[in-house]
Formats: sequence, structure tokens, C-alpha cells
Amino acid sequence: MYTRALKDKRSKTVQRIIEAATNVFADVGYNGARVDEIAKKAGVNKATIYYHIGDKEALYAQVLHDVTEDAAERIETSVEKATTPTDKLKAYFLAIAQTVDEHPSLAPLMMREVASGGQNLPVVIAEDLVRIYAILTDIMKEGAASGEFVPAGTLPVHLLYLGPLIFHKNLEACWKTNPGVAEVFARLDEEIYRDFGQNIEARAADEILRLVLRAVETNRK
Amino acid sequence: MYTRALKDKRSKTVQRIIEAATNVFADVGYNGARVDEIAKKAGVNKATIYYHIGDKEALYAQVLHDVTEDAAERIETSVEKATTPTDKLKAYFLAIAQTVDEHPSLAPLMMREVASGGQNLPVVIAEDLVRIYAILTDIMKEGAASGEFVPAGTLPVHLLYLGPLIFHKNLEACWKTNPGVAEVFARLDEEIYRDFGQNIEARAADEILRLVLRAVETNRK
Amino acid sequence: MYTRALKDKRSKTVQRIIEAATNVFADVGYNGARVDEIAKKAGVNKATIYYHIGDKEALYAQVLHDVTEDAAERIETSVEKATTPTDKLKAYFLAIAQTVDEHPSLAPLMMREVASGGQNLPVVIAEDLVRIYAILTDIMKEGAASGEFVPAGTLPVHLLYLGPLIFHKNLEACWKTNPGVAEVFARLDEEIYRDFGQNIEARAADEILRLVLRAVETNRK
Amino acid sequence: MYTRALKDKRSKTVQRIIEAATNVFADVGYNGARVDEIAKKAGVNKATIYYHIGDKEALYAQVLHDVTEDAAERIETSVEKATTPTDKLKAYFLAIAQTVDEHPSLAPLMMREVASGGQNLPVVIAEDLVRIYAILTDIMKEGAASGEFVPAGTLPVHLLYLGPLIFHKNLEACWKTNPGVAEVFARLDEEIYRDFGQNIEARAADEILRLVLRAVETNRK
DNA sequence: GATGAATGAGGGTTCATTCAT
DNA sequence: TATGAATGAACCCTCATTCAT
Repeated sequence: MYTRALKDKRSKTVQRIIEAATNVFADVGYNGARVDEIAKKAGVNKATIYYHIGDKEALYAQVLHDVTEDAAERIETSVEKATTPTDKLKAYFLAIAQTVDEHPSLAPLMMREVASGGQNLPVVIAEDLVRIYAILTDIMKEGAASGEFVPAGTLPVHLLYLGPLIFHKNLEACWKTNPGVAEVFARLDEEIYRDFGQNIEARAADEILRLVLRAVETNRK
Repeated sequence: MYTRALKDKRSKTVQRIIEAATNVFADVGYNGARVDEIAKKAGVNKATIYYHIGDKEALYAQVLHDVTEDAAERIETSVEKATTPTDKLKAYFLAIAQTVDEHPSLAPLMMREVASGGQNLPVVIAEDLVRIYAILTDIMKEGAASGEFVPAGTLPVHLLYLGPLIFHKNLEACWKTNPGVAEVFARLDEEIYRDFGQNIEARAADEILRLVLRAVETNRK
Repeated sequence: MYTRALKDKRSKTVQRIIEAATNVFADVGYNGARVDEIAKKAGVNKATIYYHIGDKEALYAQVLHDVTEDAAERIETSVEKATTPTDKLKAYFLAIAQTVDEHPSLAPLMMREVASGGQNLPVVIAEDLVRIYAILTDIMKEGAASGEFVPAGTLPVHLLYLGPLIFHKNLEACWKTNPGVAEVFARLDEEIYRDFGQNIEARAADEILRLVLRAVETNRK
Repeated sequence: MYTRALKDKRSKTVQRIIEAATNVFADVGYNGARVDEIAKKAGVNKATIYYHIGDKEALYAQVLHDVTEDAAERIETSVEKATTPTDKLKAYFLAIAQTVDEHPSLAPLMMREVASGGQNLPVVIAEDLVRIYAILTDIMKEGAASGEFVPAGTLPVHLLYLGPLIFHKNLEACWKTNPGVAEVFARLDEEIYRDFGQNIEARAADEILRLVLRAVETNRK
């Protein structure tokens, strides 16, 4: 909406910087990221980043805000369209999954941020997260009131879906990146595939969603 | 057992180094950690670390291995004592929770490692993880065979518990560390406490366990 | 020629770095050289060296290349002007002597490089040396064919002049530098001076040239 | 003689240290040598070296002295057996060649020492060298007096043989060590071998000797 | 608006040397 | 006599940041 407009008004240079920074931060985290590399990937001089955006921390904040804001908007829109608590909950989770899918940088970014105790987390981002969190709080209250859901805290439920999802996303990267580890996990993959009788990567999000709904809903399938 | 004996045989110096390194890595991750600081916290010269253990990477491996090996042993022992699949699953999860509780560094360490795609993950650690993973595979197969569990992949179930647990552990740190973020989340906390009518921190692990069991068991309470 | 032009286009900073590096490498060799000292002597920050040139090895390569390239060009030009094999041979040797004279760093640099088995010798330099070597090969063939020279391998003849020349150049430095050694050699110097009836330093190159020509030429004087 | 006796009296430990040090210094020079590596190759603890011999510099002096002393003795013995100046000169050169052959470390050691202006050269060594040098001075005087030799300075003649010899010895190492350089020089080797019609390595010392004698003798073959 | 050049402040690692045992 | 442990002092290199142009 208005934030979108703001983003579109950004100059080509700034856009390229943000994009490059997003990728680099996602790949190697805040501490691992090099301003040099971001500048190179953006095709601009290092000093240009300082001119347009500011220091490394400001750049990081910008990158995080871009994606959390997007997530908040998408979730709000999705949930509004649903009617029953169950449908709203599904919409909430699916919107999260979609965001994570479309922003491959989000998963590692979040994990790292959480892992570091939010040291580099700007307040703007926290507000985005609160906005998202509030939506689920409403859904859970409504579901518990109607008897559709087991009474459960917002945070546990949120994490029950987000935790496995993010972990799984990052594990895929682990398997692809680290040859030594990949080799060791190879045996497991076979078993996993056999368990599901199909490709685990494609099914993982669905499977997690199924389990979380079983945990929350009173009505068993 | 024998690994414990090995650990106990370590010299005072090595013990102090490992301990300091564990804390520093947990606090700021691999990239953020400074060998200088680890040495200082251990009360030894920087070169002493290189003499006894090796470079930064070797030190990291040692730290990770110490805790994953411990976890693997604890889980194996716990699960062996249980009989039914449900009890075994509970034992499995509780042993994980205990390990995470006793090693406050484990949660951030794991998140960061996963977030970075296992870039710094030594193969020794991967083997520990495989060992753990194999235990759950057996439990899930047994439970599905006896009809006690819904058929479910090992990985989703593992992550369904570990994901929320680790996330929650780290979030506690976030709340305590970051003043800006803490303030924003303050409102949420109130609601959460009201939902449960008690201290969330104490209940979180239990609540997650309850939900995961609901997700997996056919006979839900 | 064109390489000269290239060198002249170098910025003041780069020129100062190369110059300082040349001196330091010549004084203490590759292993003994300290990047810090080179930076200090060049009057630039250490990082500036890395910005403009690269790591220590690249700097060394640049320094060596500068002088070997110069030598190759000078020798080629000199030899082209001569006609008979004997004159060409003299021109070849004199050009070498001139280069060694004008680049006081060359002698120690070469000895050290040869002494270390060419461990730090970049391929670019090797190519310069081959270029030089090829010239002598032609001269020797021509001289042997015309009957002016004894048949002799290129390498022995090259070394027959270069070896004593370089050794002598470095020995001068020994005498000047090391007080203990100088004292011991003092007696010898007296005898040497008496043998020649004049200053050895001034005559050394000439004397070596005379002997080498006697060794190679069929026609005795 | 008496020095030999001294050497034989050295304990096994000291012998092993000296031997290891000789090899290491020859391979990588004084600056490149690591006390750690010498200790390892000698199979003793690093501190043992300090206990028995002293610091790195003392160790270096010991190593150099061992070999120069040996050379001086060998040359004296050889030359004493010869009668004519020509035979004495040959004996002198051959004894040098033998020493260099039997102590593969000597060539690089000398080059490096000379290259560094004798910075690390202990006075004991200088005395050995003077002793050697004095022998040649006598031979040259006798030969010039008898008319067998062209009048020539001791130093030029000494270097005329030693220079090419040492250079050639080290170049062999260059060719074997550095793959990049070896490749470039490959073409030359072919030509050299063709020139001689046989293996250059085996003939090099002979060829150099032949040329030096041609340079010095009045009666050239 | 954009950049090439330059740098201060470390970062990880190495190494000759010492010392208690 | 011999050693494992420990260290201070560097060493090479990197990187976020600034500034003149």
C-alpha cells in the first residue's frame, strides 16, 4: 500500500543495494556479511551505500523491515478473507509459508536474529512482528471461544508452526551446502522419503501444517 | 560414560578454554566470536588455545561436540528405560528439553548453525545428530505399527518439538536482552500470562510437549 | 617501451610502495620482509598496499618483475646492436652487469630466490628469464658455428659470468655490513689489492668478463 | 681430526638436532626455518634444543660451522697430495665440488648467507672460509710464478668456479620444486641436453671445471 | 549522485623463547 | 637430561568507514 509506493519510489541504485544486501545477509548473517561484497553484488561503489543508506546496521534494518512489513501485510490480507477460526488459522499459516517461500532470505535472517537475542533487531521490525502476532492472538481467542480449538497460548501455537517451518527451510540449505554433513544425512533422507512415499521437500510444509492443526483442533480427523 | 571419563581427564586449562568458548560462541556466534575474548575469559594466553586445541574452527567443533555428544547419550539412556512408544516419545522429548536446559548455549548455537546452512558444522557433530535422529525414527515406526501414533515422518515430528522449544528458549533471551524490543513485546506477555493464568516461561516446554503429543497420538486427550 | 609507459602511468602511491618493497625485499628477503616496514618506508598505511597491489606474494612478484623485465629489454636492445658473436657475447654480459649495477636489489633478490629453490618465484618472472636465456642460446650457437667459440652449453656459460658477478656483488655487501667478518677478511683484501695493484671493486666485473671470454673464445690473447 | 673427535663425542640427541637443523636450514633458510619443525624432525622436544645448544642463532652457527670446517679439512688434505699448480687447482675445485655434493644443504645455505650480507654469519665460519681462501691464494701465486696460469686475483678465480657451481646446484632444486617454472624451463632443458648430447646434470660440474681451467691456464686445450 | 583512494582498528595465527617439573 | 605447557610479540591480512573529487 503506502509502504509499497515508498519502495517503488526508491532509485534504481537503492533498490539494487537493498536487494544485494538482502541476499548477502541471508547467506552469511550480519557478522559474516561484508559491505564490500554487498557493494560488488549491487554493482555500486562501497561509498555509495554509505551515501544513500548509512552504515552496516542501518542497511540491515532496512533489509529486515522490507520483508517483515511485507509479511505483515500479506498475512493481514489473507486472514481477512477467511471466516471460521480454522480457516483463519490455515490462512495465517499459509501466508507465513508463502512469505518464507518468496523471501528465501527470511528464514536464516530470523533464525540468526532470534539466536543472537535480537541484538541487531531494530524497533521498526519488532513492531511488524507484534502486528503479526496480534492477528494470531485474535484467531486463537475466537477458536477457543467457539470450541473449535483447544485453549492454547498464542506463542506456543505460533512457534509450533513457525519453528518447524523455519528449521526445515534452513536444513534444506544445510543439506545442499555442506558436503560432509550431506553425506552423513544421506541415509536418513532415504528413510524419510520411504516414510512419506514421496519427495520430502515438497511435502514438508503440508505435513507440518497437518500436524499443527491436529494439535490445535478439538475435532479429530 | 567413556566420553565422560575423557572429558574429566581434560586439564584445568583445557576445561577453562572450552567453557569460555562455549559461552562466547553461544553469545555471539561463530563469526562474532573473538579468539581474544575467549582467551581472556578463560584466563589464558591466546596462543595457549592454539597449543591445546587448534584454530577457531577446531575450537568451535570441540564446543559443539561436547554438548551434542552429551545430548545423544542422555537421550539414548532415557529412551531405553521407557517401554511403550508414547512413553519413549515423551522420554525422547524430555531428554532434549533437559539438555537444552542444562546447556544454555545449545539453543543459540544450534539456531545459528542451522541458519548458516551448517557452514561451520564439523562432521563429528553431524554424526552425533544422526545418532539422535535414529532413535526417533525407531520410536515413530514402532508407534505407527502399534496404532498409537499417526503415521508421520521422523523429521517433521522432531522439528515439531525442537523448533518451538529452541525458538522459545532464544526468545526468552531476546526479551531479556533487547530493551527496545522487550518494551514492544511487553503487551503480548501480559496477554500470554493471562491465557495461561501463570508464568509462561515455566510452562512453555510443557505446553509445547502437550501440543506435539496431541498432534502425533491417535488417542487424543 | 610499452612496459616503461605502463610503469610511468603508476600512481605516486604505487610507485612509492614498489620502491620501498624493492629495498626491503633486497635487504632481508621474502621471508624476512615485513609488510609493516614496507608500508612505513613507503609512507602509506599497510592496508593501502593490499588495496593497490595485493598480498605479500603479489607485491614480491611485482618487484621482481619490474627488474627482470627491465633486464630483458636492456639485453635485447644491446645485443641487437652488435654484429660478431664475440661482440654480442660482450654486449650480453655488459647489459647484465649494467642491470645489476643499476638495481642493487637484483643481486640479493636473485640469490635468495635461487637459494630457496624458486619457491616464491612467480611464473611471470620465469618468463622474463627464459626470454633472456634464449638470447644467449642464439649467441653461443652462432659462435660455435663460426668457430669463434668453444662448443659450450648455454647454461654453464651464462652461470660462468652471472655466478661470479652476483656472488661478488653480494660479498661487497657482506664486507660492508658484518663487522666481525669484515675484520677477518681484511687480511685477504690487502692481498687482493696487491694482486691487482688497484681497487678490486672497480675491476671485479672487468676481471670476471676477461676470464669468461678466455674460457669461451678459441682465439687466445 | 680433533674437530672430528669433538663431533663424535656429541650425544645422540645433539647429533640428531644438528642433523635435523642442517636439513631444515638448507630447505628454507634461516628466516624460513621453524624451531618447532627442527625439533620434530630431530624427534626431541623443542626445549631440548635450547637446553643443549641455545637459541636459533646458535643452532644456525653450529650447523654452518660443521660443514665449513669439514670443507676446509677436505680441501687442505686434497691439495696437499697434488704437486703441480694445475693439479692443485683441480684438486681444490674437486674438493669443493665433493663437499657441495655431500652436503646438499651447503649450496643454498651459502647463497642465502651471502645474499643477506652475512648477517647471520658467525665469526667461526668466517675463519673457516678464510682458511679455504688462503689455500687458493697460494696456488694462484705459484701458478702465476711458474707461468702455468694467467695472473688473476684469488677472489675472481674462486668465484669463477664456486659461483656457477652453487648456482647450478640450486637451479636443479628450482626445476624440481617449482612446477610452474619447471614447465617454462622445459623447452630450454631440451636444448641444453641436445647441446651436450647427454644428461646435463651429470656433466654440469665437469663442464664448469673445463671452462674455468681454460680461463686460467695459459696453455689452453 | 557517485567513486577511487586511503586508513585505523582489530582479527586469526605463528613462533622463538622460557619455566616448572 | 628432557619435556609439556604457556606466553608475548609480531605478522599477514581484513573491513567498516571516511573523504576529496
